[in-house]
Amino acid sequence: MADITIRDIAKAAGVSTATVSYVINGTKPVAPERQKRVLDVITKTGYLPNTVAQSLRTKKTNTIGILVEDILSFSVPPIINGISEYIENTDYRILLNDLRMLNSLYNRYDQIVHQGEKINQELMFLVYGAKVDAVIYVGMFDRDISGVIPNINKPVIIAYSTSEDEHTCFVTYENENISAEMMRYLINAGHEKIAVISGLEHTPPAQQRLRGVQRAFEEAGLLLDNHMVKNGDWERDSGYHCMKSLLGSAHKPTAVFAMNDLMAIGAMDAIKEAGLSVPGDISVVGFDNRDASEFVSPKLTTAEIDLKSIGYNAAQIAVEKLKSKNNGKNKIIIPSKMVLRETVKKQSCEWREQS
Amino acid sequence: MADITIRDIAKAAGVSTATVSYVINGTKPVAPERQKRVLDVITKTGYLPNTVAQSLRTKKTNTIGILVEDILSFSVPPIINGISEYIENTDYRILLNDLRMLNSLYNRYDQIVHQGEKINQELMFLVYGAKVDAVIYVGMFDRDISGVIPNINKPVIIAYSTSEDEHTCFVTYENENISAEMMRYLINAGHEKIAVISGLEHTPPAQQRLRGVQRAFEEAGLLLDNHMVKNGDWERDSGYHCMKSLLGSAHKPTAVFAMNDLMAIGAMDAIKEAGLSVPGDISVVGFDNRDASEFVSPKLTTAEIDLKSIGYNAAQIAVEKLKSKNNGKNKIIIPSKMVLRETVKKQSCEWREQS
DNA sequence: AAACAAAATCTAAACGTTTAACTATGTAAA
DNA sequence: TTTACATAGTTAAACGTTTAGATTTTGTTT
Repeated sequence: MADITIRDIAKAAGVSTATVSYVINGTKPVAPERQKRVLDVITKTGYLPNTVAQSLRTKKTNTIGILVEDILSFSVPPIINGISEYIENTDYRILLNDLRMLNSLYNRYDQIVHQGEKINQELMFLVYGAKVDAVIYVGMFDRDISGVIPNINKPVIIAYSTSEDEHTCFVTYENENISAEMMRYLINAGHEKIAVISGLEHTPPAQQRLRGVQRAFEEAGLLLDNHMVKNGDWERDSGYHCMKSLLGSAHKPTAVFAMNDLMAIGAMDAIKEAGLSVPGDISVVGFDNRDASEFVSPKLTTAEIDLKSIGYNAAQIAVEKLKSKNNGKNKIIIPSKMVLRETVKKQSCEWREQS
Repeated sequence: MADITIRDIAKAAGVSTATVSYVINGTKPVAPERQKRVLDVITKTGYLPNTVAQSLRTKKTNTIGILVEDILSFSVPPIINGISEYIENTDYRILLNDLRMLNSLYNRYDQIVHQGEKINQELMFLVYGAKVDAVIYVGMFDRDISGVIPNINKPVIIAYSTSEDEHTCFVTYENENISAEMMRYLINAGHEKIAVISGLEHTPPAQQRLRGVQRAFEEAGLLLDNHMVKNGDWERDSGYHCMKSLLGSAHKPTAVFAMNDLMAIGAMDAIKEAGLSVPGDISVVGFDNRDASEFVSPKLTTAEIDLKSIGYNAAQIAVEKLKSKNNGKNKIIIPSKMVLRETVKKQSCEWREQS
């Protein structure tokens, strides 16, 4: 079953190898009886064309390289899942290359930005060494990685991260609108003293999310007091400390928007530690909808990034580009959505509204 | 950079293609000056050998296929991470194929056992279609999948799952000893009325873990009362219901061993709902050390499977087999270890021991 | 200097496909 | 009847390597 070649099939069917090839690929018409004869031999012998030889001849590997920064990052497996789902119905395969960056990082976000050399090198390897037709680069943070992608003559799609380079394609997710939406949700629930626990403030998602917050505040005619914005570093601990400092300040918030679930959970730790209740005394919302948000108690209200769609779309663009059905500059931003759970309470101030 | 061939290098260096090949692969001695000349041209031009052509000629793809049941399963990414880590220092690549089984399953464990046909088909595709040199099959449950792996003439290593077929290699993890160890830990903490919330009782891990529990009980001269063993189905809900039924029974346990973290967390839900405290009134231990166990409150004491090692070892075996440095039947069982957190309390019965 | 052996290098076939260019066959138009 | 022209099929060259086996070069021994 393994070592049958097209010549064996041709001989057994009494035709030339070209005819067999035409039958297999449907590239040229073949008389029905001969077609059947060839097909019969193929099924009888279980022949499968040698893809390596095909690739050599056609200069196409039918393989898409996926370069992931770290498969252990929570956002990466769902993205790969989305890619797989799209790819499954094509004749492409996936070559996976894991940079395993988490292993080599202390402060995860800040250092990762400077890993350009390694990324560049692995990408060149994928394209010119492993001979993939296209590359999907799966970042682990939402950030601009334009400086890091080498200029190659094959499609490169960035997933999750973004690129400010005009010609680079990416598929990322929405931050600003969803943040505004969450704020509106808190405001509509009667909250006015809302605090924000930000991620590292110089990072794109932190900036975009803050912009969303500000927009919602403006729309509601509220003012976002600077004392109500604390800067964390995306980790649980920082959420805890930011919240502690908020609790110790002059005007305590009645609601907190932490820019990711980890910090939100840290904030909940601090609130509980202070003997207060979530959401009884303070409402909390996070961002990411990580598994943890369902296991923490009470369950965390948060925002969900449609990671699977990011992967699916990236794969689709890659394949379309390979089939020349798409030569635009694709810059896709997948909408995020709220997932309502148990950490937000309606602020009981109806008497005010009725007055 | 992309389309330079070995012939171009040969011409530029004034040697034959054979000599260039010998220099690149070190397969035959080449005079130092010529060697340098060739190397210079290669670095100057950035030439990279065409791996497709190499594969066609040598009949080796230097690619290991990974067939995963579902990349979304919590155990899979760390296994891939381990595989990557080993592979990184070899000249092999990874072709990933995700069966995405979770998507198509209602009751996850029971149905997955019957997915044999799809597995078989994808494996054949990987080996004979995609032309990989070896396959690592990454299961999502610890179970015997021997019936499902077709007989092919290339190395197949099973990771996480196992095989009862004598000739199949696998790398899995330890259940029985670690379960006994956890029991001993509870017993040493003074617990005697210990309940067990089992996973689906006909599954290998449930059976092995129960055996460990029984062993520890016997060693301690205790008897495991049948009423103290409840059968769950690995999901959170079932842990909750099992615990409720335990709490409503005649002799309430002072400690519970849930056979995975999800059920342990469900049990904690029930305990808290009953107005009791963990671990104040009832101690709880889980299994898997999933992320959730750090986010639940109090943090869950549990057992950790060394998933990364499973992947690492599987990759190592695969590569060794490809280099003919290993032709044994590898059946590796990676030890698991306890991770102590906050859900177990020493039972205050010192007065009894002192009496 | 000749004869031989060893080492270095080269030539060309092979790996298994695809496909351009050619040939053979049948059909319609002149 | 010839000519033109689709249509179906074949031949053989490529794709870019590796590697036997042939050949040349170098070194050693007489």
